[in-house]
Amino acid sequence: MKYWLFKTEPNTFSWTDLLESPRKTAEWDGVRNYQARNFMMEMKKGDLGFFYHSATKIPAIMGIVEVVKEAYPDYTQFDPQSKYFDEKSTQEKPRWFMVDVKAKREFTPPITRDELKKFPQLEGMLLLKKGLRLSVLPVEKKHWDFILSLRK
DNA sequence: GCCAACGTTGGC
DNA sequence: GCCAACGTTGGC
Repeated sequence: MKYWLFKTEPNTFSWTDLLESPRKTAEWDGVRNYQARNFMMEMKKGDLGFFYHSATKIPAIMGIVEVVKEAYPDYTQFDPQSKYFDEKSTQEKPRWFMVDVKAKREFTPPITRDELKKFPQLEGMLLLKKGLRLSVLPVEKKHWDFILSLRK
């Protein structure tokens, strides 16, 4: 089992939006970066991930999600009306994939980026690296466990 | 709102 | 296949 981090701008899709979705489950559509896509293709049902708010006043990990459906073609790439439309992608050879995630647990309060930065245990964590723009990231088990220990 | 860091594009 | 130019991300 692996651990991940799903990054989203709350303006676009927030933790609350996820909780209000049917069965607290959402399609992680719109990823248009090859590295992030490849990570999603590695995901297995039952893998867990942090749900992270970026590009907002208080960037923070809001909670934990579970991968409930493994990678399948992101249909927004075929929809000319969608802003995620990709004219170079075909049904036969889809270029972009997505997974489904379900809310499992909420952190109260959320674990802010400022809080995370205080801990030497989290040095080297991808999320905290400057300039890292991937919307889907792997999280090392040691970092995962440490962060969980912050909210028993 | 600024700007550093990064991925992508396209000319050659 | 290199790399400059460009657009975007995202912390601050």
